[in-house]
Amino acid sequence: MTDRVETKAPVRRRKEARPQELTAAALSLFVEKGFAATRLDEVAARAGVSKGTLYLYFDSKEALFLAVIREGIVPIIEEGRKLLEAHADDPERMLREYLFGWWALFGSTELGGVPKLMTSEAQNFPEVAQYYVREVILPGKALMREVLDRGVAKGVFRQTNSELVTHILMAPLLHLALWRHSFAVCCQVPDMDPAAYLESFFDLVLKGLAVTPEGGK
Amino acid sequence: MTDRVETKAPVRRRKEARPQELTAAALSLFVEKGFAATRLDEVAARAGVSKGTLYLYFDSKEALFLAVIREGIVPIIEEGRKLLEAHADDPERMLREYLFGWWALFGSTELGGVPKLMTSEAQNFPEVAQYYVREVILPGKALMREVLDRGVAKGVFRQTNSELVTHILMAPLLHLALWRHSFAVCCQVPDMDPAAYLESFFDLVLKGLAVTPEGGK
DNA sequence: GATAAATAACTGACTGGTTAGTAATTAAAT
DNA sequence: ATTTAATTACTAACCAGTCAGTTATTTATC
Repeated sequence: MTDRVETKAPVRRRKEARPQELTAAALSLFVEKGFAATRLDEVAARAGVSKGTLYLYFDSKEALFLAVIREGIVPIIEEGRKLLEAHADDPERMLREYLFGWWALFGSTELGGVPKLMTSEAQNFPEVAQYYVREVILPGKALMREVLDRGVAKGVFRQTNSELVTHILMAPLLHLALWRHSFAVCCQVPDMDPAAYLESFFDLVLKGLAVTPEGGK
Repeated sequence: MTDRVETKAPVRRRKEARPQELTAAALSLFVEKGFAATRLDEVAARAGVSKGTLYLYFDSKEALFLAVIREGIVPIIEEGRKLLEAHADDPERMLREYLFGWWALFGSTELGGVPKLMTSEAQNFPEVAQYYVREVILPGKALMREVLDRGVAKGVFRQTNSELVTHILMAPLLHLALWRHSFAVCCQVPDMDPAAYLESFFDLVLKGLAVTPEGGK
């Protein structure tokens, strides 16, 4: 490096950063318009490159889809696990952290559009769907089940079919995210405050899971 | 030729039946493959006609989409309302009928794929989405709110934010339908029994909504 | 009641626009 | 000078929507 004039010229060649820039652009557009309706030209343009460049890093549109999931979501799961471990001794608190943490780390971000995306395209891209189930849905449910089981063990929650209840408890979270990325965008719906929604949900579930008062009917 | 074979010949012209046959074919395919991935040639073929015929009855692919919603779902809402009126004096029973009726009349049928469809395409077809919100989602929620309010009035359910709680209670129903039409199809997931799922959900909600025992904390 | 004319339902080849993916080419870095 | 990054121009396939023409059914005429 003899001379230093590079500050002005736009940096052109960024092999390391490109994949991340492209998956970020793809995530935005996939979430916004759906997978099928998103043109690879657009993805490239939003990342500031041409379509040809995109093909230097990803073999196909489907490969890009898979990368979006892998880069975007898989790391979040691990973060969530750590968050919960901090309250492993208090199941009620753990449940609360799950709900609000899910929203803070995932639902409220751009990633919150991924459930919509995956649900729509699962049939058309079975391999991506299987990856998503294995790496996201099952670990996420396992984490929820951990919360429930711990509550039962501590005598705070009553015994339930935890397989079914984990499914049921994930639903309002996913629904909140789906709603935001579908009808809330195009139809003027009475604005729903996520915090109030989660608070109501937490309240409902806590009472629904509470052990029946001492020997009561 | 002299011989008469007219009884054998398939009836060709069925002006009255066509739209219904076409929307039925479209529903199946839209649910199965998604709106964007469904070709109108396929829809026509499944209805036993050519693509040209489809355009005699529907102006565009979007118009067909709208017709699928209108013909398929809107009538169900009215059916649901009647079902609930039969138990207007018993809120717990009403809630139970809502959950299981929703599944029987809607979720378990082919129409159960429509929420997935609408969620995916709401952004791309705002007019269809607005119609769906107005004619399906809002009436459906109003019906649920009726159940809750009646329960509160009768002193069976505790007071809650019924706007938020209706949303929350719809979520596990929709989730069940979405699941069936996405991941359950392409990934070998441990089979989830809808009846058991609904039973668990009903149990959870009933306890979650119960008025706190006489003055208890 | 047979035949012809008119109409309604339907067909399938075609068009025009779109887009995933490729190949030829240029620019930059070492 | 060679390798790597990126662009541009291209291709091949796809599909919504059209339309000139065909077949079936109804109506009119004798």
